[in-house]
Amino acid sequence: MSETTKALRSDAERTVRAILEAAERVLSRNPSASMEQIAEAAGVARTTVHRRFASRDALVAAMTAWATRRFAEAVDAAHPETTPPVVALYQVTANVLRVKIDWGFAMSRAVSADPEAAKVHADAEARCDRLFRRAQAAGVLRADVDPSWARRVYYALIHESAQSRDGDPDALAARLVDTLLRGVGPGPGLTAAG
Amino acid sequence: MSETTKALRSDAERTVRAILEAAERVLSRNPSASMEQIAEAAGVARTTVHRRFASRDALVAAMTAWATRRFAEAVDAAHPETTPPVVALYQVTANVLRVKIDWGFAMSRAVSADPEAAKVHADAEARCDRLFRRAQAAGVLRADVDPSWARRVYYALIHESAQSRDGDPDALAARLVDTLLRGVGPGPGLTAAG
DNA sequence: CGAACTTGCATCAACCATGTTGCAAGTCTT
DNA sequence: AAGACTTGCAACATGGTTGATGCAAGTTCG
Repeated sequence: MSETTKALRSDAERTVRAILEAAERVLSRNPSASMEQIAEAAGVARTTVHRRFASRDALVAAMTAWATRRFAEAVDAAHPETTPPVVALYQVTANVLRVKIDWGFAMSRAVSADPEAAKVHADAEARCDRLFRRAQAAGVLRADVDPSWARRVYYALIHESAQSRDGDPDALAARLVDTLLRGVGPGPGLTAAG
Repeated sequence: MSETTKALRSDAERTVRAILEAAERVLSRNPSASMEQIAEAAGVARTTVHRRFASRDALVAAMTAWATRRFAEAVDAAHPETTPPVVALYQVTANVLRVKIDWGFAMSRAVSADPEAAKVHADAEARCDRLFRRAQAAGVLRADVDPSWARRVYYALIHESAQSRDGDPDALAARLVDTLLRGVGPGPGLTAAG
């Protein structure tokens, strides 16, 4: 391919990114928004969107593919298998929050849509369970809690934290992990008064 | 109105209920499902749905109205202002879960749709905050947690519990409150190993 | 400048969901 | 059995969304 094509492609890629980001912005607020609304938010004509993405499904597929890649990177970067459980928990949380804040819609669709993305998420789920088992062995996680319930609570808190947006990802992660492990009741050292 | 009309109306109301329940079932799985799919799930023709509900919006409005009424009853029945905080928390949780398990979609739409329903939910939110303040005063809730964060966590756990459906509402409520107050980390009496 | 390419605009076809109506058949009550 | 009413079915109109296309204008690079 020529040098010209290369230069033009970088322009095209910029347009593609703009569309993907606009789609995330619009669809996270209204999942049934029209292509027209997405195009408007991206600052391009609707036909341009259709030229870049063959169909509506192709667009959301591209979104989930992009988000899934960033998600996988976020998990990997935290090295959840080799770091001490609590550290890993913080790192994974902060990293994933960074992605989820910007790509919440795409990530929510990733499980039920693309089988490729579903695989990544299933893998992440398995790694999460492994991490929780290590945490349990280290005494960070109570032994009598159902690990799958702990994971669901963890996911729910991530979702909630990503929605709230009050504070940077690191602060959100700190509050999240604190809440996950200690809850909102009186901490160790106090006797609960019922 | 005649006796005949009365008798027939009870038939009609049964149909209405069937449609409302089918709509909840279908829309909770796919919020953008067509009237056709809803009608099919209700076991009636699409025209019948349109005869009972002037428009799609009217249908979901009726759903939210119905769910909101049951939600208000659920909160009231727990007497959250007069019972000790922990007891009230259990009662409210169990009662609300009973409603939310069956009317999750309608309740999720209640906030942004009907202003009437929004008022009920805003009221419930205020009562929730009051309850948490009482809990804080009683030492059941840690003093250094942001009450609005505690409420958001509580809502998220309710959502998650309603989704999971493993166990009866009372058991779900017990697990939920336990997790909310203690988290999943080692309880009081143990020193956390980092 | 000229080539390659992209974009916006206008336009078109097709589809699907929504909402309406008329009519025949059915049910329930009296 | 008769009346009142509801339901299903078929048909229709409508609007909005999707997706495709041709063309003029613009940009970037050589």
